[in-house]
Amino acid sequence: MEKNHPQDNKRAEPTKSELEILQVLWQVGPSTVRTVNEKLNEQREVNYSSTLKLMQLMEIKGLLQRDTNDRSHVYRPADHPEKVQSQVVRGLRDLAFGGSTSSLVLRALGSGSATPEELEEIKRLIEEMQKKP
Amino acid sequence: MEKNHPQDNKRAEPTKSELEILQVLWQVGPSTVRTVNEKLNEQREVNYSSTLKLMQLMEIKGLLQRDTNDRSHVYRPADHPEKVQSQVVRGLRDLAFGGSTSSLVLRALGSGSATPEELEEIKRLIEEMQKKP
DNA sequence: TTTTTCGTACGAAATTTTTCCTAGATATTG
DNA sequence: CAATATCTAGGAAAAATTTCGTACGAAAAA
Repeated sequence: MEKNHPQDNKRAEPTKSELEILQVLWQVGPSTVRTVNEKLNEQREVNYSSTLKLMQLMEIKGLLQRDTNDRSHVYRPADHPEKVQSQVVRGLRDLAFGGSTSSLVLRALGSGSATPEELEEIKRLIEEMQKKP
Repeated sequence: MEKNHPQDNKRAEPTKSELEILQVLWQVGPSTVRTVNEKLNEQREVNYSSTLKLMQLMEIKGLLQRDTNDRSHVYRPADHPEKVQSQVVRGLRDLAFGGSTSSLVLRALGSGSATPEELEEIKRLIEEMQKKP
């Protein structure tokens, strides 16, 4: 009888709200609901209760894990940003760019305010990839 | 008394289903609901009625325009792919990459199956951007 | 100790997005 | 002409996502 709790490598992509929360946790590290909610409220008004509920659901889905030792539970992302970001970027690529990585990248660079440093960094990576394929 | 019909440069991003439809129209050009629906059904099962409704809503939102001269209306995207794609890519950048274009691009390239030709193309664009900023 | 604060749990409402059923008009086929 | 197929329109249900109210226990402050 599978309980389908943590560590379930599900296919389902995180929703927008879930990505917001993941991003906070990636940035500030493992945190309580309160901390996350405060971060979110720097951007837009969110009720504490809403954030709590969302994070609880995310834990059930396996997107987050939590430490329940203390009274206020400490949540952390179940997966590294690389993994989730790759997933969502592939999703957008297929959904809006006909599966073409390059047109996505070109659009990102064109539309985006990429700094000179960032451009250099990307160029370096490309040359890296070109060297050893 | 604003009627809020076509050509309304709305902020709202297209939903997933809406992007699916836009992509079909970008690829095959202006089409009837039937054509679009058939394309969609190559991927997954969708009822004709559902596609019709969605496209009607998109017209009202200003995402599509239509020619009602013939009995079966011919729909076309209101905006070029560049515009919409830029919009959604910015959305994802802010939502999942902390606003960083480069980390989005790095992730796309890393995770993606970019061909050598694509890599070259991207590199060329970057050098282009570096020349005249 | 009493009161107030802070936390989780749970249920459900509100909102958004997606799907589909049915009616009615018009065209197409036999 | 009669039967059948196609199309739009509209309403509404269904599903997915997001938001919030409330209960209740534990901790902290008065």
